[in-house]
Amino acid sequence: MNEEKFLKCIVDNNRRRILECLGSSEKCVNDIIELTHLEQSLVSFHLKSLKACGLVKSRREGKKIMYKISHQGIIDALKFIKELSLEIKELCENNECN
Amino acid sequence: MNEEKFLKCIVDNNRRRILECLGSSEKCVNDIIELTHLEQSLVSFHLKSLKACGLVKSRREGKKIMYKISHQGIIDALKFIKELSLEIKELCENNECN
DNA sequence: GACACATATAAATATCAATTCATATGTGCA
DNA sequence: TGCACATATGAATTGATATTTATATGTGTC
Repeated sequence: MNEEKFLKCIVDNNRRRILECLGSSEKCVNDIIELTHLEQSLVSFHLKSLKACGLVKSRREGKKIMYKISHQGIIDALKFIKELSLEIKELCENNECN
Repeated sequence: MNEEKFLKCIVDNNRRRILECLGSSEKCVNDIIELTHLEQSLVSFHLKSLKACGLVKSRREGKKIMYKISHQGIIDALKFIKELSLEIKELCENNECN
């Protein structure tokens, strides 16, 4: 049940926001907090679970801890899913989903 | 928040199993019950949510109701995700996820 | 119309995960 | 060593969703 772990990780809205933040470049926790406007402890919590699933990597740099995406495929997957769900939405709007 | 609806739908193990059943061909509820060994009411419940998200279509055929995937992309997405999570797993096993 | 089959729905319960709030840990610097 | 900054952790609460059990609805056939 590997995909399940992955899906459980990306199903959360805030975790996807964090991944998208990290999509462009490596960032420290504080950067993510400012970009997302989420509670510090909540960001930490989600980063921990993203890391446990292998979706992000981290390294210390002085006082800060830097996070980045572990695999470009993750960003691709999010894009794929975004496009697909748009297509499905259109299907439904044209009543082709009955 | 469209992708969220989609992801919430496919994050569930049993719903993914149902989608995979339907991947090869259209099936009636009873077929799905037999293939998945899930409770009848549970299958109905999940089919309803899959349909609400536009992931499956249905039509009546006599006493039976036939279900099928609404969009080939759904199967592709599941495949994509399966492969990606394998790759990520390997990353972690090689300790490239720190 | 009564019955059997196929599926859906509703209510109750169980399970699980996100959020909040308070506190702890680790690091660099005066 | 003591302080400030950066991040992590733990406990409590809340909220959402899956599952079970029982019952209802719809359809064809005799």
